[in-house]
Amino acid sequence: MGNKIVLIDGHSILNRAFFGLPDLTNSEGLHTNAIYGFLTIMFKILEEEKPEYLTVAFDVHAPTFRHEMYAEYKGTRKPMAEELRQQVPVIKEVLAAMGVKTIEQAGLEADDLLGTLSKRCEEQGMEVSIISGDRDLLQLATEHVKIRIPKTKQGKTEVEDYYAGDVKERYQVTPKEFIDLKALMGDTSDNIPGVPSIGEKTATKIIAEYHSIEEAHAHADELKPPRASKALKEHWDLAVMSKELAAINVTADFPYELEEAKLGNLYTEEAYAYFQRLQFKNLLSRFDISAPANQAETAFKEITDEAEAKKILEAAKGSPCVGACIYQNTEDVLPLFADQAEIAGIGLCFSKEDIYCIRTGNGITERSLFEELEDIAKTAGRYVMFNLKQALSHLKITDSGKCFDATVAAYLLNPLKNNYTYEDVAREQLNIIIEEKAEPYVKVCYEAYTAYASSEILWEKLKECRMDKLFAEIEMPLVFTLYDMEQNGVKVEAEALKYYGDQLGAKIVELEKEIYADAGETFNINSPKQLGVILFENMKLPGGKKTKTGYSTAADVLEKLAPDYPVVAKILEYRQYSKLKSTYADGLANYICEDGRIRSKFNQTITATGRLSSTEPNLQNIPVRMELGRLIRKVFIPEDGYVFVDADYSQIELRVLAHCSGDSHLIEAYKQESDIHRITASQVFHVPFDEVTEQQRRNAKAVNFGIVYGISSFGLSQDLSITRKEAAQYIEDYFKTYPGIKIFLDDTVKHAKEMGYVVTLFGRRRPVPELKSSNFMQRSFGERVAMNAPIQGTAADIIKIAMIGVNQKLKEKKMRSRLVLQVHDELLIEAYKPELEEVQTILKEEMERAASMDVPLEVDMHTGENWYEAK
DNA sequence: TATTTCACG
DNA sequence: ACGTACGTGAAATAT
Repeated sequence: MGNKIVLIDGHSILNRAFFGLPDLTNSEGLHTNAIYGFLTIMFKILEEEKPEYLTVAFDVHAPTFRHEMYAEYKGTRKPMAEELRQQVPVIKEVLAAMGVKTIEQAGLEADDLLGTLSKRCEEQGMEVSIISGDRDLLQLATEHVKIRIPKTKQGKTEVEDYYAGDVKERYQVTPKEFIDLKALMGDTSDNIPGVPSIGEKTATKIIAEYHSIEEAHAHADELKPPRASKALKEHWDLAVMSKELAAINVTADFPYELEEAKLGNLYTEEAYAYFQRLQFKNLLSRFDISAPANQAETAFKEITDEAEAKKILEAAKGSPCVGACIYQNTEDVLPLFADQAEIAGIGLCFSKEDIYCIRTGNGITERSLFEELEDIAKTAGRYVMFNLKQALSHLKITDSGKCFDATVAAYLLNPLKNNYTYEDVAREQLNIIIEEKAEPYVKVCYEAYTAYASSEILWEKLKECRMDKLFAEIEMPLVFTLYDMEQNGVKVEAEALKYYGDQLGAKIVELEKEIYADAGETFNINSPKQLGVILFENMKLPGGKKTKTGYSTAADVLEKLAPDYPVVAKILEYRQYSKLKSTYADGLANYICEDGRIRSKFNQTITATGRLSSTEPNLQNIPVRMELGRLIRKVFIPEDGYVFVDADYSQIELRVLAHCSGDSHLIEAYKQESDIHRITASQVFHVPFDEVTEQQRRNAKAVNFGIVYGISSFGLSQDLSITRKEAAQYIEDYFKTYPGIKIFLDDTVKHAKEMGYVVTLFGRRRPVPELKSSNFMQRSFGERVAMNAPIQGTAADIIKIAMIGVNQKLKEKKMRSRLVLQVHDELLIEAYKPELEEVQTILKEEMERAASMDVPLEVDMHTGENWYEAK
């Protein structure tokens, strides 16, 4: 007696959460905002109410939704957004995992389930709380049944509570009368017609006085606005039907065992796994349980004895598959110096029973462990690690043949994720959840075990996706190439860099003064917010708002103002200097090593398309387009006795496109002429090649870029400052000239929509989940991605092949020249002067033969005493 | 931590 | 009626 039950209107709360929260997705690309919001609301309610029972009701079929936002759409029901639809089965699974009772019944709506349950429970003397976003349910309120309507406002959820008395107070009618109210006024979102010409105001007045439509009908002649009187008499049948529709069935017949709804421990191991997968990090803290122990864990052993270690390392040799990792003690080490953390041991796994963490100390030296690992890598059938490239600084392994980098494999299988840690792979491939707080040796064992146990699964999946060749012949050898390139680094003249920075600094101070004088006050020019206020409010310059936080002060906006306002021109100049100083002059200086070289990281598992990325520092975005910035390239120099050789592919992406599309017209054109933009202009605008104007060439160039980016008339019009109509005409003319391109792009998007991914010439895949989005913008983005990714990705594949080839040749011939940088379509080699000619031959050959296509690959090459000269 | 801006291909 | 070109990373400011 006096027990309490909470009943939740499942779809209604999910829907509220979905529209109330920004779009969230987990690393698998699953949308999670509705699930997250639902759980947050549920937890909040449960904490407030502390009920003994809980049940969530769902409609069986939820193909449509009646949310206010959609309902405004002429009362028609729109299909549920894909992003929400996919979350429905997941929340049911999560609730099941938490032991929460859910009900759904064919032929009954959730309303009816909730109504009937609330009545049954109340009759048993229980207190009932119904949680819903839907005001229809107010008719169910009594003295013991409370309707709770959560509102998500700016991330916080507030709940409106209604007992019977509160409904009366708020709507001037009792809950029971609420049905009659609706019968009169109707509800477009629920397809309840109501009585025409009676709205909320009139309906409320009538029901407040007569308490039911029947009573009102009996006194129809007396009704106040004559209009209502007439309407009710004329449309009495509609009113009666509406009342039937509006009334929630509270005597439905369906099985329900109250005991099944009893609340137990929500925070189960199973739920924990779901929360981890959904990446609800702050909800995970609610679990005080530890992750479930895995079978594998029973075999984990920490080895500190030298003799025992020897035996194990010996036993590992010749195993068909070995998983390994290096155990670095990162405790007490600042994150910045994480690479220098002391080596505390290794992890090793070569069967389901042989999973070890071998510690250094007690006669076990770092060196001996690494030498043993090198032997193991040589003799094993397959040698698996995560982040192999990092390990190579400790292990002298040169043959990629047997190596398997599980990080790279996981990346190929889904290049859209942010992380490819062993924890991720364990969870996704092995269904193992690794406890965050596990002891270090346990984690080390897990990493080795995951490497061991996942490699076969990853390999099978790679084969299934036809990426096995890409993995074995491009990505794995590339690991070693990138390692070499990182080790090589590039020499930078520190003093010259310092001087450059000082020069910039002087200019910045000067400009700063002038800008303050023009503005009449001092402020932070680097703050877009402050700058926006100064320019557009204080100084009242034209050119209104843009971003969500205020005025846009981006270069394209300011450039339009610069001719008329000298301050703006100065600000643009200031920006340029300030960028060069902070990011390049000062930024790069921090990365110069003792030997005068900068060793950037080349990341292999970052981009969605297959390109590399460069960090700490980024050497792939060193200025080149503007002379002022380009000068910085003069500080990048070869060592004494060496010169730079810089080689870049000419228009590789357009050539890839010509080849992939098979458009004979374009292929022929590119075979004959290497000024691609000019020949495009000539053919599209029907002008002889030699008579193409600069303007025509510029336009053709923009169209070519547009084609590679996934053309849209809007984008092109922006780029060329022309109308959309004109841009559309250009595109049409282009496609008319090269019909094969149009067919190819259309086919690519079609394939992407059917399969969910696109593929490069070498089999690399990129999933395009945006194509399934219900949002037009997202979908359009997906279409552009589908067109761009195969082109950009194929170009990335090609230069990777070239890099491997070049590096191998240089090493094979025991040359001193070395590969130092890759910038997407460009390779920089520090060539030993006596080897210069050979290097040039190798570079050109390897780059040109990296792929054989219907359009030849052309390479431009320059040498110089610094990067500025060589480019 | 998110936003804005800007450097590169 | 929507509001964008594709792919990155770093620095600075605002929150």
